[in-house]
Amino acid sequence: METALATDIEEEAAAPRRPRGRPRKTLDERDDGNRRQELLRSAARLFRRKGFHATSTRDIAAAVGMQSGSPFYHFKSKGALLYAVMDEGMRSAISKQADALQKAERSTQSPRALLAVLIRNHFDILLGPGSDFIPVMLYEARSITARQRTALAQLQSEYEAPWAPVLAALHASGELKAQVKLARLLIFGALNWSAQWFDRRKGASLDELADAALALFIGEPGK
Amino acid sequence: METALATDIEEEAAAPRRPRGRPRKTLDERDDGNRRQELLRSAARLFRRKGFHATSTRDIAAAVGMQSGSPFYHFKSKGALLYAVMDEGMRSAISKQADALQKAERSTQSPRALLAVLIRNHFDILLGPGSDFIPVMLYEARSITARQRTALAQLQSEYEAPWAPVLAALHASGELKAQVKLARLLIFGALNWSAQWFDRRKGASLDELADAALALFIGEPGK
DNA sequence: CCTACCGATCGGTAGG
DNA sequence: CCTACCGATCGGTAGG
Repeated sequence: METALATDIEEEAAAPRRPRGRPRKTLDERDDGNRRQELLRSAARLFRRKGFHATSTRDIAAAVGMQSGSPFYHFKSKGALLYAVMDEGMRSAISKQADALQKAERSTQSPRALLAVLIRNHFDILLGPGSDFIPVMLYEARSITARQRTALAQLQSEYEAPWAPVLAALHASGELKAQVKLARLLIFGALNWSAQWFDRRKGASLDELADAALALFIGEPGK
Repeated sequence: METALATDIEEEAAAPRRPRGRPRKTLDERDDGNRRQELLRSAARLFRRKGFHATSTRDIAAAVGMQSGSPFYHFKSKGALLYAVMDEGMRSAISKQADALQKAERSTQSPRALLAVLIRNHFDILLGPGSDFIPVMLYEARSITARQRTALAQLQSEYEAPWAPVLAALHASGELKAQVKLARLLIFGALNWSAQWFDRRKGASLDELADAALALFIGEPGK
């Protein structure tokens, strides 16, 4: 056993091992947070593009310039990394949706206008720049454990909560023809599926998409 | 080019090796067709449940009572098996849709009624008994080659073709409010997503689902 | 976080 | 189709 490797470089005993390039600030919770975020982002991108099982932890490590074993310093398993992507995606989505709603509610209470905001925001979360987290959550559900799925379902309920009263109001007013429960499922399907075909570089914009969806579900404003 | 392959049937020199349990009828194209179909069905089921990469060829072999190497007697690779599932799924879907349309068109030409038929049939293909092929095609697109994707896109166009005139007519009559192109994408999304949440054993029936979808997209009949 | 690893699994094949 | 395989890859870990 060769221990010690010569207290290298800068001072003292319990110094951080190998401070190679990046500085280490405060280690909240147990790790940097910087590198961890990079891993999350790269993992989300790769999981989305190639799928969870088709992505190796080596791929992810390479994407952030680490060695093959290093991701396991930040996450105890590949599955934990996947779950972290989904969890962060949902929390971010919930937060963004709350912001959008709060802002909108200052100027209107119209269910139609609120649905427009919810839909537009949903497309943004799903298709906007840097948004791989939610698609991964949507399309890799098979790859997490039942326990994790249950935990995520909680967050999903939280995300969907604001939709219910809006859809109920639109149904009551006759603008939404289908029954609320199935309408919600079908609407989310229409929106979520866009992650499969939408291309940011061509075709419709997110605004146009949101307009089309609104028109499809509840027709024209004046009507 | 080896044509002919030994006038088949049982008897003679080039007799089938090891006729263990099942009889071998005529070998059209190069193999049994019986066992091949079983492999396809089991593969579809497993690919759908666990995903392509999470399913091993050993899993598939075991599901039909074969040894681990035997699937490769019927398919030259795991990828070829996946593609065969998708291809068969699409051809079957196209055929079923044509039947449904032909039957419906004998009694009506109403775009609304035709859309109802298309939607109802789509749910059947997607969620009906024994329908794992189309979900696999929808959710494993990342796992096939670009060339295969192109070939499948051809079949998908063929499947979608009958929808276009129906949606165009509904748009012209004002029943469908969104522009046709985006409406088609959003509608397929709403339908296809149901493969993620629909449970044959509880909740709505396929008929109720189809009714709800129709109501969502183009409102009530009388309207 | 890097350096070496290891055990397990997997797709695929030769040869009958 | 079965029997034996093989090479490659992969998730993960010890130890510093």
